[in-house]
Amino acid sequence: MSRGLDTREKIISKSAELFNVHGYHGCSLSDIMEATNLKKGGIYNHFKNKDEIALEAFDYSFKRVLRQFRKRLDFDKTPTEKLNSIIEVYAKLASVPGMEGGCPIFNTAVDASNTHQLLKQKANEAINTLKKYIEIKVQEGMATGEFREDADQNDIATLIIITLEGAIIMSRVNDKSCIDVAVKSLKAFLEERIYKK
Amino acid sequence: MSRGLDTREKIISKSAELFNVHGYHGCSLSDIMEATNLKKGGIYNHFKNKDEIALEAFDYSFKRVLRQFRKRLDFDKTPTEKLNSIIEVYAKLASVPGMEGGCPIFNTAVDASNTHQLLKQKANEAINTLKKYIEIKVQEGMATGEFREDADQNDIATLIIITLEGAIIMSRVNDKSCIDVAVKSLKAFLEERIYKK
DNA sequence: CCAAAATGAGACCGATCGGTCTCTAAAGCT
DNA sequence: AGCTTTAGAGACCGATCGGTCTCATTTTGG
Repeated sequence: MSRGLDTREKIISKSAELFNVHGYHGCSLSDIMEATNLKKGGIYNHFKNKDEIALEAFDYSFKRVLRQFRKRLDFDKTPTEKLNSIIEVYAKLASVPGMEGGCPIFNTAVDASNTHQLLKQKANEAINTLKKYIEIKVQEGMATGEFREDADQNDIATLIIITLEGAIIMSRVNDKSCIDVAVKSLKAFLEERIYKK
Repeated sequence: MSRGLDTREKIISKSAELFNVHGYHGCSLSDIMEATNLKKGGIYNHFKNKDEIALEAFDYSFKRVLRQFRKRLDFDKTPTEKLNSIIEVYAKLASVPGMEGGCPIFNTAVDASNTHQLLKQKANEAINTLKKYIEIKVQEGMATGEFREDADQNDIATLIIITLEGAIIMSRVNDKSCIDVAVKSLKAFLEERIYKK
């Protein structure tokens, strides 16, 4: 039993990495076979097809993203600290081992939005979950009185996501410093418009 | 001669559209054949391989993007108007006919950054060109005295690009309103930090 | 008007795709 | 120990991939 579980997890984690770098269509079963040191039989013993691997690989990747945030935010006490941590974790996402391809959510959004309905749906749900996660931190900040009363949760969460995701993607082909621009800009935005002086 | 040119252009424009929606690996020669109503012979008479089509399709797409900006900015007189137009054209990019897949530059950055070296390079150059284009508008604004002396061209151009590109990608799978959030935020940013009061 | 060149159809190619199946070997259970 | 179940190897499959080639047709330049 234990060997089987290990194998299954290895297939998922290695595939997640491959899909995040090369995309669904850019990664073949032979690639997965090579990365896992398995043959067809070893893989199809655990999954019924490539789709199923991709779907589970996405779930795995998304959980890893969330874990990055939770891990860091555990040490924060105030909503102000938490929002700052969210920005900093986000900025370092692409240097987390196995996530070199960038953020799996947006990569999947680009990769699958017109070819793979289920993956598109999962990407959408992931964005909503992440957005909600950030919105709650904003709510907490308003509840404690740290944030302005006119702070818009939706706008703030959306802005953090799109700015950093845009920067992460740009950094895949261009200068990495665009991530610093994103961080600097978001911090200034929070400082001037959200936090009470 | 004219028939050949027409055919060649048709192949490029249809392929550009397909690549922008499905990505390089997600779009096969059969797809291109179907979209152009041509058979293999008709296509390979003009291009030596799929790569060459993808490369030219990217150039075509990028030129279209630039044209969208130039077309609109021709009517603007002041740098302030021009920066606002850049944001508005950007926000509507994905509703330009044939660009429904989003911005071809960032789509290519995600799609090709680890599989197709030449495309990655082209995407990088395109980003630099676009960035330069925006930076020059900022310079002009500083020259006319409309913009603050401490405005940072690089930061402004980068921020406009990453914010709107992030929003365009998010809108592929999520609510379209994130583009409005991007526009609102960027305009507020320019208003408060770049334009002189 | 005719020869030459350009164009495109479509048969054909080997490689690779995702997926199935059989069979061996290992692990687990009693 | 012996039987059953599970894991995994790897041959095999049809479909499709990108790419080549031949040949008929059309266009064009002299």
